[in-house]
Amino acid sequence: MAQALLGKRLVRLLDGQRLAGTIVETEAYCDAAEPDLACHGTRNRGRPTARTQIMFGPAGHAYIYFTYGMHWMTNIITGRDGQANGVLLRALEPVEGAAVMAQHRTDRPRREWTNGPGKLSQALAIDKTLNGAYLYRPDSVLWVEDATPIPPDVIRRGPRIGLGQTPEPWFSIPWRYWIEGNTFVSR
DNA sequence: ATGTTGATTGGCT
DNA sequence: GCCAATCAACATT
Repeated sequence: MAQALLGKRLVRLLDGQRLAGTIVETEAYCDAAEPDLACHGTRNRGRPTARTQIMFGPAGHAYIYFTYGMHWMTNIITGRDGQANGVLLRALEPVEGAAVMAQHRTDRPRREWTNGPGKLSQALAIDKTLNGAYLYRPDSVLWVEDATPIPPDVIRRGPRIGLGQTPEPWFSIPWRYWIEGNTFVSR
């Protein structure tokens, strides 16, 4: 799913206006086979907590969490109900709603509006009020749309970012996906 | 109850 | 490249 989401469009409806961007970088968390020690769902001995219960729920919901005292992270839950699987959205290429994104990202150049997980959440005004939201409700304010498919040969993969002292093999497993050459990829 | 850390960012050297 | 910001979640006592 992390790979399949590349090239699709994330749409945020805010005050009746569409803010949207092409998904150009993602990361996968957790695996049905064995626990992923970098995944929030494996904390608390693999049992759900107040924060992670959304991860354990059915696919198609948003998992939005707060970190470093200031940043919101946007994830899409995947996999079967009961499994803590999700995809972190790490970067978008802005497509619709430029003026509002620029406003949310105060005086920063376009290139820095959405080239990171905290940045894209801020640009699209995604915070805890969207945690648990089901993306495919008719009245949803956040969803994914199909867009022009990207050619498979531009997809690159590598280790996930910011895992700290997560042990191997999880530290190096190549579950980060991005579109080669896209200027909005975070690094 | 207390201590540590973090799926990051932005400013400074 | 280094590090402070800033606080909720989680682990430990």
